[in-house]
Amino acid sequence: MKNLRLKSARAALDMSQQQLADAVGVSRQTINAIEKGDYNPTIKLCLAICKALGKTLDELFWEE
Amino acid sequence: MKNLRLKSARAALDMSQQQLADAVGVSRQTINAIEKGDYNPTIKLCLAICKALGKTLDELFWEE
DNA sequence: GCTATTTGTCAAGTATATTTTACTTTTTGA
DNA sequence: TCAAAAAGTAAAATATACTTGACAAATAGC
Repeated sequence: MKNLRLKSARAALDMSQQQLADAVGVSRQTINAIEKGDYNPTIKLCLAICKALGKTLDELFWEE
Repeated sequence: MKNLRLKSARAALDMSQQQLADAVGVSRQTINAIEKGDYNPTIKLCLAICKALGKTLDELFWEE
């Protein structure tokens, strides 16, 4: 269950994992793990990522 | 920063904190703390709450 | 008023999100 | 082709989400 929407949104802005990590104040490994689908981030971090990428929670993190 | 949208959505379905907690598999205190705004839940728990209440992530957890 | 249900809150413990360090592999551009 | 940047991954440590148990205050129904 990789998060390809996150990876795609980041690529669309030409940002590296490191740049996104810096923008939201976490480590690069955390961003990598979220994209990989390893574990579930907190809603606070999800919100920060959404704002950094100009997306909504539903666009990046909703699951059916 | 209380989450009144969550409290309201739960009330609209006439569910107690305990019932919502059982529905999503966490303790009553966890639901109470989220409504109170004490700490940030994981996205996984947010998704479970949304589905139990028939709401989206943006409807219950988006912040400007 | 009385009782039961619900909610608010706290302290101590457990589970897990996140960090740090470090190394390898893949991709990119000159 | 080569070097640099980016991405993937892992182990150990730390921060914090979440549990359990317990009790008081508030709310609702009889």
